[in-house]
Amino acid sequence: MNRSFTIRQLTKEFAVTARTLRFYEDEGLIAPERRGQTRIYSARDRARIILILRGRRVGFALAEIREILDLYDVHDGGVRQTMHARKKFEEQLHKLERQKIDIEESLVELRRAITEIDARMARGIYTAQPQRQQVAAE
Amino acid sequence: MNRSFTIRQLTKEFAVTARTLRFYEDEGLIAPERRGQTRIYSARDRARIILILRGRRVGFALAEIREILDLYDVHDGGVRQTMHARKKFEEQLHKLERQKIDIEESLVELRRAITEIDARMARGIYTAQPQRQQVAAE
DNA sequence: CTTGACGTTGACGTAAGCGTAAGCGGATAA
DNA sequence: TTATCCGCTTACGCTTACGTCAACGTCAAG
Repeated sequence: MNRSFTIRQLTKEFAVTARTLRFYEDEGLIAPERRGQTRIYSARDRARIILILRGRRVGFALAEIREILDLYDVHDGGVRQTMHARKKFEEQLHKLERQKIDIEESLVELRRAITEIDARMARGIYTAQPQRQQVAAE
Repeated sequence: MNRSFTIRQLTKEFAVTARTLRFYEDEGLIAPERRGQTRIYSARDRARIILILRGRRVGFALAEIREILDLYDVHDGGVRQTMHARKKFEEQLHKLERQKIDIEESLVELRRAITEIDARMARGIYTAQPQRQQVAAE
């Protein structure tokens, strides 16, 4: 199939601006071909964009994302390169595992907060007694 | 017990600089008391710092973190305030759930990449045949 | 043929999150 | 007493990740 895409199509699909995609190109995260001046994005470019956006959502800096993307490419390099890639992958892995724990803890707290609010609203507490409370953990 | 802390103690405990803690104060995320000029951090301040740092790690902007922290405090306000808080909490909840999914997907890919590298290294692929490969999804 | 949609390249602007002096006060150790 | 911490404020600097013009080309539709 090997579809290709215009910048406009991708901005709509992923809800980003053209500026953003051009910026990613300037930063070396993608490298679409050109038909004249115009950028032509391949399926591979598109796949990279997906990874970039996901990386962003989980809090990685673009520089880190670029590094990872590059590693996927260097995948066929020498032993040193390959081992370096492996190391980097593991670093990302640990960072994400840490984040996952942070997120799960946050989720627990948020759910607790919401449940508490619901309980208060169910009774009529809010109408009268103002109550002090704590920020979790003491 | 109601322990209190100096800025130095907290910078060591959480591996942040004093500049950072003062900055959070400027931004209204914490409000330690003063003994003269000197900042005295309470257990509550400390708890807030924990939340701030966790928020940062999962990618929230300081402004968002401040909002959430404020919500914990407004917890005893009127119905409107309370419902607003509930809404915000749910928003954070969804954002985090989304992030959790992103992270889990990333973890799968990273593990796959590492496994693949190990497999290649186990055979001797790297010594000879350079191989092209793809960035996932096609 | 002009209008409008879509594309391009600069280039400057900005918000966030601190780093990094500079300069000063107070307490403590040598 | 002098030196050395610890702490404070003021303030300019820097990076990241784009936003926002400006100014221009191009091609199809009316």
